[in-house]
Amino acid sequence: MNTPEAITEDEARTYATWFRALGDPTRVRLLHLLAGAGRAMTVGELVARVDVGQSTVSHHLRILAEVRFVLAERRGTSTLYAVNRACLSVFPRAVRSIMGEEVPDGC
Amino acid sequence: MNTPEAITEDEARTYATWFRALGDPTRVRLLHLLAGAGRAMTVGELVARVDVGQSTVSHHLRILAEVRFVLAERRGTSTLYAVNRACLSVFPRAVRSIMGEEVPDGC
DNA sequence: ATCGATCATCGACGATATTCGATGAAGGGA
DNA sequence: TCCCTTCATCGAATATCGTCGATGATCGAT
Repeated sequence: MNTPEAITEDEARTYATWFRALGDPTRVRLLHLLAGAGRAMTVGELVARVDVGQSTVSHHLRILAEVRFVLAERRGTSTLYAVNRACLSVFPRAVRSIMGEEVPDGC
Repeated sequence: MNTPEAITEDEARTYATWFRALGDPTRVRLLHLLAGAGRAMTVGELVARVDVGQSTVSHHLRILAEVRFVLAERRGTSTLYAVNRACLSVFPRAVRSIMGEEVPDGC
């Protein structure tokens, strides 16, 4: 046999969606800011640290929330966003599933 | 201090490029096919296992090769593509760099 | 030298993504 | 109640992406 643990089309689509969620520099930076802060942050705080407008930040946060990389909670008139560390483990797992075995280090 | 190990704009762009390279279902599938085969494959073999045309496969392979996820070698009239397992470790490393610490399991 | 096979590249098209400004919805304070 | 702050959503403009068919380049075989 050649592909004992083959992935389905649906799995390929799901994995691609996860990877694409971090396929934008602004989203990478937003996630990094949330992780570095170690606490939930409001949209306004994030807007102040990124070089795009408020509506754009909202848009990117929505994409990150759709794949559960961040969690949102409305608190009064503002919204708190926090990184969902558990969900970030999808990347090592997805790579393992795609590659079949463990991935060595270096490059 | 708030962000001890901050990432630069360039790093954010680089990480985003890596993630985007796997942000398409066809590319995920191509990488999976190469990894499952355990050997180099020609473009024709890959075209036969994917539901897109030959030029599209060539296009995706080029994107995967640009980030060094696969390696290309011309052999006579055909081109052999092989997965570069070492380079796939960029994902765990990129996630660690973005998140700062290790990422727990589950989600 | 000619032909066929294999793959890369080109040009084009539709679809999707990114960004902005403006507007809308909802809550808190005076 | 009225206004201000905060954020999400809308509409539009621009850019990028994915796909195809056709063409071009390269190599091997006849």
